[in-house]
Amino acid sequence: MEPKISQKAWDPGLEKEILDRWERDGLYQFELQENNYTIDTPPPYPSGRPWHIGAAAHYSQIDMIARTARMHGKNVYFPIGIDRNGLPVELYTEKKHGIRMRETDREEFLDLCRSSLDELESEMITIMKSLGISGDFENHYRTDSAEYRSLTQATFIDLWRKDMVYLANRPNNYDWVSGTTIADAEIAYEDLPARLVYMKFGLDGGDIVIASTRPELLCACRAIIVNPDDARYHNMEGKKVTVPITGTAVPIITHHSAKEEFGSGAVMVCSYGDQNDVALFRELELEEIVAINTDGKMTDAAGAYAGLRPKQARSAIIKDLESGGFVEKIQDITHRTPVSERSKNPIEIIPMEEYYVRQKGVIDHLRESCKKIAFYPAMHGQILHNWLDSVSIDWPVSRRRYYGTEIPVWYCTGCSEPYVPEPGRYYKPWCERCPAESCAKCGCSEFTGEERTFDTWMDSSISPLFISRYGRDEKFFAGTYPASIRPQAKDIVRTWLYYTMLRCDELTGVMPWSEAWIMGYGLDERGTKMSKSKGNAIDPLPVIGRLGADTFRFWSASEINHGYDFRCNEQKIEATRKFLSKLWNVSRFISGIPPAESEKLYSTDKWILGELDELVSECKKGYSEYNFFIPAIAIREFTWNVFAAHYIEMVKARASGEGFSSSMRDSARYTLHRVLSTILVLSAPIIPFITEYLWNTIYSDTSIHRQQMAEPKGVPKSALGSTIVQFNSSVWNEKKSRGLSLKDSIDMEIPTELKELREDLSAMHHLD
RNA sequence: GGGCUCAUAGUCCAGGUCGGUUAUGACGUCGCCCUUACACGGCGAAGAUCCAGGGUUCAAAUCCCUGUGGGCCCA
Repeated sequence: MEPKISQKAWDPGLEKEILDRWERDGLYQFELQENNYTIDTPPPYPSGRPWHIGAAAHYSQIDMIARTARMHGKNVYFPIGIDRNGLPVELYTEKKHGIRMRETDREEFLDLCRSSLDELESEMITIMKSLGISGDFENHYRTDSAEYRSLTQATFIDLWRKDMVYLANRPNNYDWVSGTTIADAEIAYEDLPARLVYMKFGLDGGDIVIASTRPELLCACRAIIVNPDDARYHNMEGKKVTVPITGTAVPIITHHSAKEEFGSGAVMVCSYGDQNDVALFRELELEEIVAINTDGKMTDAAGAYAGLRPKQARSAIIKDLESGGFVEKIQDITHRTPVSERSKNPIEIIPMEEYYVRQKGVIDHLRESCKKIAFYPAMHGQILHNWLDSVSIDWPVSRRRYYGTEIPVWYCTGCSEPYVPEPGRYYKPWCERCPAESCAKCGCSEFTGEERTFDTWMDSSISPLFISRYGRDEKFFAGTYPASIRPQAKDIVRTWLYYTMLRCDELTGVMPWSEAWIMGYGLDERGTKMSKSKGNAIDPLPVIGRLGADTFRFWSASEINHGYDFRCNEQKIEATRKFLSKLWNVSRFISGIPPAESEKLYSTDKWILGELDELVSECKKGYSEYNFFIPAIAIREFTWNVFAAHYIEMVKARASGEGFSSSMRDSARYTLHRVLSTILVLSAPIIPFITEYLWNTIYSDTSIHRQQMAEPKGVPKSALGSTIVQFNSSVWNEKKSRGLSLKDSIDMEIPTELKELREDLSAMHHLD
């Protein structure tokens, strides 16, 4: 019989056709039913080319979750969103057009951002589709749409009314280059070179040496701290020292945070050099001196240095200190410097008035509630716990940027009373009239719109509410919230995962999902994190174009042990293609054999069905943990090294029927198809294209993705496996050593245990 | 400074919970082979002091301790 498949290898070009058919057939449309399975898909951020290959692997695996769930009979809701709010696009747009945000008309700037996003988004969607992502692209959402932003604003208004939001003037992390406040969660640290200056402060006619990397903050120095256990400074508490340059007198205070081994052991406390200064000012109730303003320049408090950048002021003051004889020595060191995670600018700590969402009070509650969430892998639940333990202040949510959701507040021009509108529509206070006629407090009818926007996590953190149509469609909400699973990467546990828990819990009283699936990072070939700034990111588009989505997906499954960081190597991806080729040719061979029913199974067939059942169990285990590494490895091993290498070779003759009874022939034919169809079904979530093509060609016009996942049948495993492999190997070796061709006959003794497989073995090896 | 995690052939990786013959598989290398599914293939070969040191044990890649090195995160 002619094989139904003629081409000798899998052609990735066929993926396009299959994709079109899935789209035509509406294979992945979602309608609300009973057993909904909601995926809180991470909305990717289109921040520039190329899109990360690790992200492509990430989304491929999320798709495997969706496809597995469908094959387990779940009604899968797999929304696709694009995150479009925030700083990265503003920076991208400034660079692209060579403009500065604050020197551009706001409306015009927003339009430029929007068109940048549109271009990047369309490319990103093309990649996602070509990867075979089975999400709902028809209704894809954007976090900057009026609909999404009005929900962000509505949830803010709700929190405002519940008194979960407040305005406060506090020292805050400030990125003066981008001109905005940022949250602790957005701070990164970089080791930057710094000069540690040992300065002499006057004390009792002599001096005391104090080391600091921030001498420009001398004008904001309010105290000197020393460790209470430090023998050098016993009995000095309360003494006054004279600050060089300014000549002010400040007290010595003992405090455990002063480290004896750092510098001289005595530390100056200024407003504000670092977070410890902030804590000390609060704890010791010191009066702050604002030394740096929001333009990133020294204030009048800095005296002669006013108007300089902190860096310039530092050089200038070091010079003055030196000429004044105040410097003992200067050391070049590397210093962990806090920078903005997104813009990489060093941050300053500046007191400012910002909006805060309360979070400190609910940490204990969240610590309790998150126990109900199952983490895959369990070890990554620890990242969340560590973060919960280190949250120390409320969440500043206002940002002085343009491309974000506007904070829906107006202020009375007469008495500054804030006016917060009714939820339900999208407000732009910077360019819209206040909906209120007059101020409820003073009756004044003039209002000023708030110009600030929200931290983007205010938007992202309600993704489970947006996709479940919270506040818009009660029935849909009831069926899809809480979501079933939150898949995401490891690096945004302390932001996206945490903030989502916080927000959704405050608004709905329940955790937004029952499972969290956390993936590792994509590393480059040498094992360092891939990122655009390091220039070691691999563009996934040409790789997928050349090798096809299934090859890429199988690489992702077989190379990435779930939860661990993974190395990306194009050659390894290419090598994965060989397995698809193997699967293709196994199928091609079997497609030429008519299917059959069989009453009684021959021993060889019983053996392989036992092995198959074990494979099914192994895959089931992997799929139940959302760990695609397990099925991918198991399927490859079984298909290649057991089924193809031994079983198919053994039954070739019998399946053709020559010299065998029809019952023996049919037993082989039945088994070949049983095993192949099971392999295809087991692999379908991982390699959806090739399995679909083979399934349609050999078995059915109905999509393989509508099949039920294979279940173990409890077939006992035969003990013959290793003996079979050994015997075949020994025959091959013997023929080789005698210089015989594989089709030559040979006289070899079949081991006693394998006597029952005599017919197959004789035919396979041409035994005399 | 704290946390998580990793260390197994030239490269990637399995095994580790539950200690037990010759340590899994893939890529790469080398040799032979077109055997009617596949040369994107088959068969075979070479290649590993299982990071180091100590401990527990009849027995350790596996369990315990200490250290070293990498990655990531937090302060």
